[in-house]
Amino acid sequence: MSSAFDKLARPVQKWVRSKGWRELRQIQADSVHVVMDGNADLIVSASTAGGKTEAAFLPLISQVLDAPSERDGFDLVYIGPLKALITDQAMRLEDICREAGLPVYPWHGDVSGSVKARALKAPRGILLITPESLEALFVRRGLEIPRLFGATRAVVIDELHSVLDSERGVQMRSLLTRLEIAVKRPIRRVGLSATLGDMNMASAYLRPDNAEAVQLIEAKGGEAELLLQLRGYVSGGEDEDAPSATDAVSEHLFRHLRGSDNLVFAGARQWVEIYADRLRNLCEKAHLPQEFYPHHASLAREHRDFVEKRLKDANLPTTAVCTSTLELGIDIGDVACVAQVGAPFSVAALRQRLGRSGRREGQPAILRQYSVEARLDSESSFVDQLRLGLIRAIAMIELLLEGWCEPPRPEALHLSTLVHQILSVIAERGGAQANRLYRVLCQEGPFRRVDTGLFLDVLRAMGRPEAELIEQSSDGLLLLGAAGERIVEHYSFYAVFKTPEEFRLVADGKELGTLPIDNILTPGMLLIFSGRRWVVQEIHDLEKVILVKPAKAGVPPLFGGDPGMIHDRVIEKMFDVLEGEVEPSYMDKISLRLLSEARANFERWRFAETPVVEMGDGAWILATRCGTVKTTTLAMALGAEGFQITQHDGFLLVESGEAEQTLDQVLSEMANAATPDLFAHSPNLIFEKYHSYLTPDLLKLDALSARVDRSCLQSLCSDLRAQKATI
DNA sequence: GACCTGCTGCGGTCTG
Repeated sequence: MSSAFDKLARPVQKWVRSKGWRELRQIQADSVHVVMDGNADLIVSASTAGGKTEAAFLPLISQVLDAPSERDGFDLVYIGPLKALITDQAMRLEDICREAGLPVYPWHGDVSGSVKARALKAPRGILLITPESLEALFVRRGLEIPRLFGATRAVVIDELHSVLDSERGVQMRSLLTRLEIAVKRPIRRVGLSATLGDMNMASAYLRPDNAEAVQLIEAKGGEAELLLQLRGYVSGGEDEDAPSATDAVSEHLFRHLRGSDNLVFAGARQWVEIYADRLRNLCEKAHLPQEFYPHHASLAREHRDFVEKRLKDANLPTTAVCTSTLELGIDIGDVACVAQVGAPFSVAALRQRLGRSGRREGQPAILRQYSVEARLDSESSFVDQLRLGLIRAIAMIELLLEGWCEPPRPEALHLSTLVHQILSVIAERGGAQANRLYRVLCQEGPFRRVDTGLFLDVLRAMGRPEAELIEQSSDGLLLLGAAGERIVEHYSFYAVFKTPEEFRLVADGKELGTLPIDNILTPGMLLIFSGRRWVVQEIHDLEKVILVKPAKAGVPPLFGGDPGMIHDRVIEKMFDVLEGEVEPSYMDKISLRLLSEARANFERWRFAETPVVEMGDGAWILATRCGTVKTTTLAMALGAEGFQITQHDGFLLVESGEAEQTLDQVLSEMANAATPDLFAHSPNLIFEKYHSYLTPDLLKLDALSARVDRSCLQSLCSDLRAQKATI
């Protein structure tokens, strides 16, 4: 045992011995030294099941035992993004703390009131809580916060990578600042994370005012060997008897995954249902027991628990066909292979998914990428001709192999979450002065890109008679207005992310899951859901319940979705692939044929020489060579001039529509700095939960900070003004 | 052109 072991408190050493560990892992030993020898903030980065939880808690618990606090309050706080993760981690920590006599309190929406009451009565030990439940403590028990957290030595933030740049991440960072302000001292922050793309950026998120001092502990080496295959399929064949591409992919999955544990990421809930249905049929036809199950957020918790339990059970071979539900979270054990059907939306997600495979010593990680492309005919669009789906899949894999992944984008204003936090701070203290709010949220908290002028505009928008979120008393104190009061009092306030309205789907008294209300359903309609086929019997609009019974056939429902955001670097890599000659060794014969078709068409359209290709009939294709933000910006600018735009990965299809000028004239003007009003066609700018309380001007600013990039327009347009080609 | 995450306090009823 190293000297790290000697530094641990006796009961903790005893626990380590009882586990039969021969020695601490490197990240654990490193973490013991950093925690026990100073007060530094810390990020521990390793794969799932890499021992991160113990790395953080063995030394932190030791400190608590060696020098118990004289103050009231939880000694250590763990913030986790999932209820299931908190339940899991609470069990592990209880095991460590039993010997030490330290209480462990899980705290989230499903934890019983009696456990919470006990924790509130005598707060000590370890509190494991979601960001939303912590928010609720601030709103409901604002004045008790100093008592509850007076003794807190450290906050451990799990799955740090998953909240770096989201509204939820901003909320959590705001709560961390408010916690330190309430107890009037800094609290050590410990981030636990899967491998991060940019550790320095992560440090800045963890402790913005002293990022250089954040200690980084990364698990080194031990990367499993990667086995990789990309298979191409062609759909829409002229021979109707031939199996469809979906059937062919399903059969290949069936043959290669049966008998082991696997994850199939199908990209969208609708596709999850389709593939789960096909795979289920293949099992039935072969008279084999069922081992393929769907898993996504609209399925009943009960069904999802069942699939997760089966994955953990080493004796039952199980393949989950899933969305990103199984990308992070509780430990489901090692899987033999990860399959990805269709291109993913980010390299970060692909890397996270792959981390679920090849975790056992000597076992390779296996990635099977499936790409389905359309059969080409004279009517085929340029998107099909350039095989953009396949090309993106290749680009993602190439970037994965290079070790790159998307960094967070720190420039966003997050005004929706700012509205939320203003309401929350006012509720916490029963009222607040504007300058105090600004200091807490924008100077010390995470909304640092918001200056005083903008902050006052947000306050004014919240105080408008049509908003009534806040009002000002005669002495200048800001209080909750009538609507603000109503919103803050409802339990739906605590989460900062939006959720759509849904129907509940019920069969024979049992809940199957939920469906977005924009599905138009009538009795008699056939559905595929939860991997099985149903017929709709009754629809109860008021109760939002749909009753179904089993059927022989069905179609998957629509689940809707948001536009994806693809990084510039991914699109650049796609153009590298289109312009290159390399035939990656991981590609099969059909995918290579599709790649060479794409390259031939790219060449034939002369995209290598010119970014603007005239199609005739007042239509052009523009190769923007940029990711979603810049491409969207150009699309908005051209839309404002009357053109009709269709957007694709790194390309725009432009049609004259009602435009009064030619495309060349417009691009030329924009290249000379004549920036049009991007919002001329009043596009929808309400994306986030509290956006609807802001004025149009504030919404534009928020969009410009995250979804639109006006500064790129001029140079983008001058690049595009190269000579046009005609085919 | 997509995915995911979360929730209080109170009053009522039931069980041992």
